[in-house]
Amino acid sequence: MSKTPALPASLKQFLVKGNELFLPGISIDCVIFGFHENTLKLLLLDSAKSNKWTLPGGFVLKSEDINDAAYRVLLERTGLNDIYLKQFDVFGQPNRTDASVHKTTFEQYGSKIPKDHCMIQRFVSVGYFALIDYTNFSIQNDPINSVYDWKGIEQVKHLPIEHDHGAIIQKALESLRTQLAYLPIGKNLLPKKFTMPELQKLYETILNKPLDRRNFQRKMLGFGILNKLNEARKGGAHKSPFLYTFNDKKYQKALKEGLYGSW
Amino acid sequence: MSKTPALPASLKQFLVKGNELFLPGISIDCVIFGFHENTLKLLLLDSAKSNKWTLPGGFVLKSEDINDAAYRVLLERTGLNDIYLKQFDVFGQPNRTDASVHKTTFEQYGSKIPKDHCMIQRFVSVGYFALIDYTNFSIQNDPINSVYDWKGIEQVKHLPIEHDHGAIIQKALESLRTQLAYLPIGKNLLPKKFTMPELQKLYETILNKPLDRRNFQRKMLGFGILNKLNEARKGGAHKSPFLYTFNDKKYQKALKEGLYGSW
DNA sequence: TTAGATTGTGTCTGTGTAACGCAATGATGA
DNA sequence: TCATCATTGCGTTACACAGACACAATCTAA
Repeated sequence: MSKTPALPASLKQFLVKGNELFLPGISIDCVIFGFHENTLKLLLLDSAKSNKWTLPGGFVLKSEDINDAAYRVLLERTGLNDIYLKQFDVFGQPNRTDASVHKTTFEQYGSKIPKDHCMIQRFVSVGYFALIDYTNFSIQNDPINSVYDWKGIEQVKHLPIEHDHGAIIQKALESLRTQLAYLPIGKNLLPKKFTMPELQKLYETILNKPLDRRNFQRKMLGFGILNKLNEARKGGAHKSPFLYTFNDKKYQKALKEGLYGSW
Repeated sequence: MSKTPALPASLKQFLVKGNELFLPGISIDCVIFGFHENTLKLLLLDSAKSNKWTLPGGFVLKSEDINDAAYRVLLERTGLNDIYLKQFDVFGQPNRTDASVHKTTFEQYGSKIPKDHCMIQRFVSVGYFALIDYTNFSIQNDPINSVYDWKGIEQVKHLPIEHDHGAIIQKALESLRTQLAYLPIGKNLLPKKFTMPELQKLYETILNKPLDRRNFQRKMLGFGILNKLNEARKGGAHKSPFLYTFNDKKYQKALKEGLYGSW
């Protein structure tokens, strides 16, 4: 896993033309959420040398909308396309990043960063969170950090995290919780077909508290955003639960008003 | 009002040392809300030459936290201190600002901007909104734009607004509305002592819909965040309403959970 | 003194939430 | 094969709260 590849094209371009191509002082960090085995998970990259985990991030082209940049960064670093992305906060502490990390990254490839390069400067980072379907996910190796892994949100607290990315993750989680009623979490974090218990577990893990099975079902059905299928999830050790899909139109409409309720 | 003052110290410093002192490519814009005569108002500055209204804004010092910068900018440009400020969004479209405006500003003072000055570059702006007590407000003249005024939020739509500040204002309003349950709007937008009808009018204007007098009172009292005083607001043409203050401790605590309810 | 508008307080009703019961299902193991 | 057992599907009851409205009390102006 820890080979020493040639300097990737994107990195080389950044090294040589960084000052010319990118906006100075601004970066983007993506907190990527997935849901698997009743756990909310984060996609983290291992910045090999420092042995710390980082968020996939990048920079903004000089004439690029910052939201477009976020989608591009996500695509370039994970291969993920057509993903739900939402800006949630800005991180602007003066010493939030450790410039030496960038040096280490480039030294991996035997390259050095020019002293006047904008990369060495302070960065204000715009945080985005992404919601993706874990089951339908396959990452192509990140061009910068070859190792990636999913980590449970509880587990993350005990991992070494690069820069202030730990704080960014916590803030992302907080935003996810407080904006829950307005976010298409079900649609984006679950597979196309899912069961009511699965949907419930998703809400329970995000809210970090148990919910009553029967009330949850009544409430969800009450929103009128689900299509009940004539199939059941076979193979479990117990009664087979029905499968559902989202009624996209009604889901979108309901989210605008917010999925009202005292979660 | 439209005298031609000498180049203010802050502007001169920015002109000469801008590239050295400030982070390039990042600016701050403040949407300042006040409440007066049953209307939600915005504090706008008149950028004299272009005859358009702008938000008070500024830049971030190279070793300054971006939140600190927001407080500093607010203080420098309005004299306001110790104000509730909250970051609400980032505006990163490539052509969101019109660089010629800056030129005009400096030409007012007979100065020119060097061609390589960071001010001419594209800016990503971080939006903050401020909540202030209109009745306890007195502004010192802004060093850059001498004319300021409060404008009702309905009125703003029909005014000429500089850059994308119109969109920023709309987004600030939207954030104010959706986060209503978590924001100390009463505490910050009203005078220390206030009546129940005044508090209700505040909520009504922010939500842009009428609320039932009796239900509103019952609900508000139910939160247990108000102290009922043994005074009444005299002088009105009708029955004197009681005065209230906030119980700060309980208010803070209640806001963390959110003032639950179907506003 | 009265009229008129506004405020303080109380009541009723429908809806939604919380809490819990019970039968049906499906794999497992005796 | 059949009993066991966790899980799912569907239902019921009690209670809190929101919405709608009634009525008395208060204050100023005419």
